[in-house]
Amino acid sequence: MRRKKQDNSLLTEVELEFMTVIWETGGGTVHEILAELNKDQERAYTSVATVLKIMTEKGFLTSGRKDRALVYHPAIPKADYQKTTLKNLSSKLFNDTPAALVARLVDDEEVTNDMLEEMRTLLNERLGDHGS
Amino acid sequence: MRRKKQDNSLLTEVELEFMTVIWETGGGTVHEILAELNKDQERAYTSVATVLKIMTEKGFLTSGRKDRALVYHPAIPKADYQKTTLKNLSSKLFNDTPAALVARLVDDEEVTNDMLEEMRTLLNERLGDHGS
DNA sequence: TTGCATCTTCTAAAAAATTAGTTTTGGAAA
DNA sequence: TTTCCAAAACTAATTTTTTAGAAGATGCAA
Repeated sequence: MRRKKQDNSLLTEVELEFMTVIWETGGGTVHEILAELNKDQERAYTSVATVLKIMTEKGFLTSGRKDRALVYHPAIPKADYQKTTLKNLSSKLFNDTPAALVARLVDDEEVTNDMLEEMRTLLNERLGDHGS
Repeated sequence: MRRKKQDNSLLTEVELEFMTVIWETGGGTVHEILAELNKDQERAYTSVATVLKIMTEKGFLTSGRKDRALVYHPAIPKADYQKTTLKNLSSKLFNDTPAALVARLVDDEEVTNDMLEEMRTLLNERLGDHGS
């Protein structure tokens, strides 16, 4: 039987939550990560340990030892993963046209003019400041 | 025991695939949608019917009848869902700052200057064309 | 050297998502 | 009518994700 290949280039919901604190803190032992995570939601030690191991197998984390304890660190920078995610979203929901994605931000009332100005500045920096 | 509330404001992987063809085609009967979907991947009639029913319960589709057959149509425009998704992504991975998301597009080598120009044009249209 | 504390590894249950078989229903054909 | 067919509704199996207990390992203190 043909096993449905799973993706593994993207994090699951829970994995993303883990990864977020690991990017923020730079990582640490299972206990340290657990402590950080449990500010949001109670979880058992072993649950955290299991997910961390899986994430390592998937290539999102590296692991070493500090005394007897495992220490985990991000294997990829957050920016890289942001890029991967945007590429995925772009292809799945925006017809592979990233501009369409910006279009949606532009007509979202909740996005302020200040934010939009900021975006324009970013584009100007990369493109050069001359008008269209 | 406390049941882990599931989201329901976001589509699952498979649901998104369904929704994409329904947005494209405007919808139709189970058979019509099945035919369209199976261009990509073989699926049983009942599988498709089940997912469509679930999506209706979640509020993504409306359903009516054509003769005995159920006819499904999008309950929300694609643009709305794009917006929801971006808001979600922004909060989960970009610290609630949509500009950070654009920053990531800007420094992606695969995104061409033409695309970036297009984005800038969109921003200019909304903001007015004066410099920073 | 033994018993305890601590941490990992093994294992699997529980929940969510995906897929599809079986039964029921309602209308049309014979 | 009765039979037959197509489609929905019901039900359930399978897979993936999430959670966590139990068992095993390792070092340290008495």
